[in-house]
Amino acid sequence: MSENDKNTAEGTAEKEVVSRNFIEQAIDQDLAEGVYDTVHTRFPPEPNGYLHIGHAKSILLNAGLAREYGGKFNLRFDDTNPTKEKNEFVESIKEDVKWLGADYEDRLFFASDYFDQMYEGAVKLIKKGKAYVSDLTAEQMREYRGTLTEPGKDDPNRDRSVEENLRLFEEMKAGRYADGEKTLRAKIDMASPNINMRDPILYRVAHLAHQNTGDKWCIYPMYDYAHPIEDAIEGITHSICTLEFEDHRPLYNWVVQELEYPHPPRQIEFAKMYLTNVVTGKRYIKKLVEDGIVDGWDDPRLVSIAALRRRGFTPESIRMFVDLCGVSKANSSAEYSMLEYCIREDLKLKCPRIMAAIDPIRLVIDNYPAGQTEMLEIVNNPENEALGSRKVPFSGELYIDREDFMEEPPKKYFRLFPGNEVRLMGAYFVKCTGCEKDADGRVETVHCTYDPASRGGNSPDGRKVKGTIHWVSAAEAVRAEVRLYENIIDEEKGVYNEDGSLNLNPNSLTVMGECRIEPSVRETAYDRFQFVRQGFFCADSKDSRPEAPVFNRIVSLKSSFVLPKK
RNA sequence: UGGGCUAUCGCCAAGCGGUAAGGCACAGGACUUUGACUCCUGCAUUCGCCGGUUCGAAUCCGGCUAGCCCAGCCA
Repeated sequence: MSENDKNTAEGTAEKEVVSRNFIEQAIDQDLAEGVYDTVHTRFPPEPNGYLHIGHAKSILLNAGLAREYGGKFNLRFDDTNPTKEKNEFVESIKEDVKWLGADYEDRLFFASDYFDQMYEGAVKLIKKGKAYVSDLTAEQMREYRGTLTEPGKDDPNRDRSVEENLRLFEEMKAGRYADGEKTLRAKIDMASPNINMRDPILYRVAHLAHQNTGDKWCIYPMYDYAHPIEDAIEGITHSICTLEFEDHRPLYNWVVQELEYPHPPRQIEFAKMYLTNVVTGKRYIKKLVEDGIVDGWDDPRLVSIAALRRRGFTPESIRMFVDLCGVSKANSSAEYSMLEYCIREDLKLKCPRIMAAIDPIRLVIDNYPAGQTEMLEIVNNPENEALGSRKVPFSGELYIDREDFMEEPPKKYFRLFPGNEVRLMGAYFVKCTGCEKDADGRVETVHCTYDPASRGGNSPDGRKVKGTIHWVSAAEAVRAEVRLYENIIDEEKGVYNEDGSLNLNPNSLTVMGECRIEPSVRETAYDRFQFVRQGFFCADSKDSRPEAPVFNRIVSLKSSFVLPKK
């Protein structure tokens, strides 16, 4: 090892001391102080909608912590409110969590499976004098609660006897009362500056069938009461949630303490992740779907997990993105370009690089032997030899992309224009001789001559060309539809219109219906490709068929090329 | 205006009293059979503001400002 190598190795080693986020620091301390001796986390979604990129952070954070500390990770549906929950969502959430690579093994749970224990806990609280049945209506409840600046007033039923509370609660469970007629409240402090502690409701009456427990229950526990119990039952050590629950932590701790769980879990809150230029609000997406602006909740322009998957994002790229964003308590919004970086980085070496003319025009090589076709061997990924090579047909009649030819080019344009020579990637040098246009003046066909000596893309005389363009042999080309996407929102132009509606980007979807792709796209084992010079693409899982392929552009390649104004 | 939380580069984010990591983005340059990739280079004399403590402060103390969250029988 040379002196230089040593320095490099040491330098690398130093850099590998990655700083830990505040949650890891808290866990380290808990472990060091013996508060816990294992780490057990969970992702607890309510099955009331589809998961999106924001949820991915929570899922991956929790699963990642469990893996990092050699602990366990649970998936638990927090289904304590039957008015909002549907079985359809538990299926989609399970699928998304698995796709992201968060492994909950056989630990799939439902909060509703603990309803009996929650009921027993409530009875225990009543017996301890820590909970009581209230007759207050929702409106009265609000009046008694006070405001942010004024303390609340005691509930008239606050001092009911234990016996009466027990009887009333039993009757609530038995279905004796109508929805809203009675509630079970915790007896804490109506004057607390923390409104969550002003005798919060523990149970409400709701005569509704539940997706899991059917009509066994007509009383359902509230989140603040149920969640700590769910965590405690499952042996969760670190209950990680988002910032808006910070104010609920004292109540969380009250519940586990009053119920005397021997190893109470610890709640830690982190800031949600937001992404620029996307729509995550359920109401807005619902409207986009209803108005037919997007093609369902998995439209590739959306950032639900299903949409990202359909667009062609990989779980690895989402994980990279979440890691890159980090974890903190500061509200923040990551730029979309960071996500783009991650998917390009992930796909760069994985995908074969093939050629496609997305907006094709004909290129005729006038001096190429008529009727001849030759097979050229082209390497699939110059940066990854393991991907091997393929044979690509070449002939005198090709397709190239419209933007690779200009009759009157501006300065610094080094693609095809009359008199200019470029390289057809992996094939030959060609020199442009002119073009033909249709009645509207649109270029239809470009003519050129080729240099037979430049086979493979280099001229033996050593002359250089500035431009290299991609091509597809016309006779063998696969016809396909290609969908190009842009962000559905451009934050620089404003997210909302004056009437509160979304200021949508009218160019978020461009459908190119007449694309020509080299035939290897059919024979390959890969499901994602780089179309050389254009970006990364994948077949659309919903609309693509073997006889009529449809490709989504996952992300474009970066480009510093801008057509100068003439 | 009660309570809780946050504030370090355009965007994320380290930093935990010893003199501002890293990534994304951006800008130059080298290389190039992708105007890509890769590789160089540049990018906070300063940490929301004002005071104080200290030999020394982004880090400690006091005051202020700004933003986010809480008054569902939602989660």
